[in-house]
Amino acid sequence: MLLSKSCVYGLRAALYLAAKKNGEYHSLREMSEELEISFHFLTKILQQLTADGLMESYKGPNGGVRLSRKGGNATLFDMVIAIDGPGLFTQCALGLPGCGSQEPCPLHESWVDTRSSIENMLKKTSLTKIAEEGKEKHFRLTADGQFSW
Amino acid sequence: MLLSKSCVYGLRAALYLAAKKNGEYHSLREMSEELEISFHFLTKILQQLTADGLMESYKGPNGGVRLSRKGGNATLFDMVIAIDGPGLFTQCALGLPGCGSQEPCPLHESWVDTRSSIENMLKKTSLTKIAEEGKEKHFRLTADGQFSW
DNA sequence: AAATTAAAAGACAAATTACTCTTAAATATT
DNA sequence: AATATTTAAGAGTAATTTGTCTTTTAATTT
Repeated sequence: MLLSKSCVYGLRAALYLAAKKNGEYHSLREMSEELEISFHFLTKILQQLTADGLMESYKGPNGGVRLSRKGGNATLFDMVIAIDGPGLFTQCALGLPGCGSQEPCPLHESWVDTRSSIENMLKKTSLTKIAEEGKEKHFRLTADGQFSW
Repeated sequence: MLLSKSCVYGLRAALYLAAKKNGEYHSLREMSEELEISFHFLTKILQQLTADGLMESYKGPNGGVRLSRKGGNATLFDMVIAIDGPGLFTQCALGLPGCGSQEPCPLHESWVDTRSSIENMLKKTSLTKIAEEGKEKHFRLTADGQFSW
């Protein structure tokens, strides 16, 4: 897989929040049920994103999690970095530490391009803009396709 | 990571064999030492490739493993499929089962392109041709860069 | 103040991936 | 035939990732 499960869960949760009206907190219970992700596991993952300032949380009744302003303007790339770390965008495709333009592995040259392609895919649109597009195109966010933007 | 460790080990071993003269068996002991991969682990991985007909093995003194004709003409893509399976090239970037051009996830459209970019990177050159290029360019195949083509 | 709601934190369990070790089978050499 | 070499096969261990459960902390409501 390109991204870890944790990472994918984090992205879907971020998109979920982007789809909702700004500034409102949504409970992890609600999100975990709608997105069909284990409640406790999702909690853990979103804690990483709040720690990174991409989300904000509030305890108590009507509390929950929302995108911070930073998080709304951020891209999926930022979320991936926060969860999976930068490895995918920095490391050699064959995992060779010394690989680089001087002493490249056989994949190096194409991998540099492919890697940017992945990076661009994740960087080109902010969460808020994806959400706008989602409202038009009704992007899938769940296995059953029942999520409504 | 894009590819599993097993897969990367398999690719490096395949490139190792491609670099050596055709038709000669190379022992797993030799390969595991030169490539700095655990002997038993490498054994397991190459068994998958021999089972797939991409490599051939021979037991006994001066036995070992070599690329089959099919394996030499094959690409890294074929090796990846044999070890990691086709998931990377077929599945949704968010792991959503129903995702497709009808009901796409937010990443679907760009992912289709990016995915082909990965596929092309692995498909564009046969093992034998990479080996030819390797002899010119002395590609890195080990962490220490000591492999000689 | 007491009870309720909801996230935070931490310990624990299961599943997967990565790696090791031992024994068996095949081939070659002596 | 006996011994040595080398892959095959299988069981077992370690590490990482994924997922669960319990307790604590913060906030709200009554």
